[in-house]
Amino acid sequence: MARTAGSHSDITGPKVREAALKLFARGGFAAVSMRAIAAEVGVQAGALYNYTPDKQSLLFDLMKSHMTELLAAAVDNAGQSAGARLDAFVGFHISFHHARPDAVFIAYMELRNLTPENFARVEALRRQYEDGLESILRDGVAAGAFRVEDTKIATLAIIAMLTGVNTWFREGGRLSLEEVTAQYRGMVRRAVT
Amino acid sequence: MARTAGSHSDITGPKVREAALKLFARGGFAAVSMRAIAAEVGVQAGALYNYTPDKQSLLFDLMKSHMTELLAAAVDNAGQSAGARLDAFVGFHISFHHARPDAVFIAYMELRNLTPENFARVEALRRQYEDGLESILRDGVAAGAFRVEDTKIATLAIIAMLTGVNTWFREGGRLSLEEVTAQYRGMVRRAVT
DNA sequence: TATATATCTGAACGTGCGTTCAAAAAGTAA
DNA sequence: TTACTTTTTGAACGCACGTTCAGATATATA
Repeated sequence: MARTAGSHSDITGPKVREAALKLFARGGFAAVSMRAIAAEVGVQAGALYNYTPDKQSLLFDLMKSHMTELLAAAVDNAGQSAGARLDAFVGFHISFHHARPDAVFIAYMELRNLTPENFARVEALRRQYEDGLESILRDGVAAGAFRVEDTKIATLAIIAMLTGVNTWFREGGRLSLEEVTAQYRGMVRRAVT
Repeated sequence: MARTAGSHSDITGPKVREAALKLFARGGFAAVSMRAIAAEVGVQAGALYNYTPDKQSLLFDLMKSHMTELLAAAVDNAGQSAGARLDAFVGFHISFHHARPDAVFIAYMELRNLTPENFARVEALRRQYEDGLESILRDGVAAGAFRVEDTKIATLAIIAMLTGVNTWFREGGRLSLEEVTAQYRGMVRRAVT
């Protein structure tokens, strides 16, 4: 009974989300029609409404899933030194974001298309993620390992800097992602030391 | 004869650009209709076509103007020390961007709505701006004042970090823009030293 | 096999889009 | 005041939008 009669919603459902993710990232939420998403899935537009109540919710689901996965994947070992934790954060952030450019793009660009309520929910998740980095910085300051005037500002500065990698880094370019990550680790470490 | 007969296009023209700037920033290019822009100006939609050949060109003009103003305003005194030039760059970037949040927002968010040709033109201007910072970094490295592994990466990292201020800074908050700028100057300096 | 449920189609709904253009209005020059 | 130019209106164009839904189709259970 794990699967009800006549169902292949467990096939089409994910396809709808994948298609929406890809097309929203490429063209922007407002510029992508439900018909375009349906065509990408291989279905008529009406069928999409078996999987989302409306276009808005589709966007919100994508953003919420992205933030939830981000939070679930971000592990922080408070037992280690603040320096090691910061290095780990830099590596994690760059590689996690590099692996899902479409979701990252949408999460940053389509915030204004959320209802105020949904916007607040996504923002709360984002703040939670930022808090993870900030507590590393605070612990480092408390332990005398870091010198940071304002940990909140440093947090935002570091995250902006790291997320920026997604806008220009391309596989097969002059440097590998590992080399790029190493350089960012160096800059971040020095910035807070 | 500085003004041709019957003209008040020198009043309406700027109003069209201002309205488009405001509404594009608020709602996104695709979501803002020509009728909405016209309403903001106080005119019928058809009248807009005295001031732009089409909606696309309106967007491109806004972005090109923004980048042109940015380049014109960014002065770099090569006579000073690299450290002083870098400090000046940080202050300039933050204050210039703070003063025109709508234009900055559009310049970053609506790139994908440009035709390939117009995109290339805007990108060229952006690269020119980045080159300004990179030459400061290179000079600093050559003079032994900075230690940077890859000046291109450092350039992109610094710009991403500074531009990020626009996403969260609000007048009247915990810190003044001057205080924020001072902290960014510190982080940037340390990151490259 | 027959029955029941889940899924999808295809057409339709009202609405708003970017753009065009003839005619009207507003302004300037003589 | 008259002649002329610039600017704006207001209606119209064909098209695409998000969403709904009755009916058709596919799948699973018994």
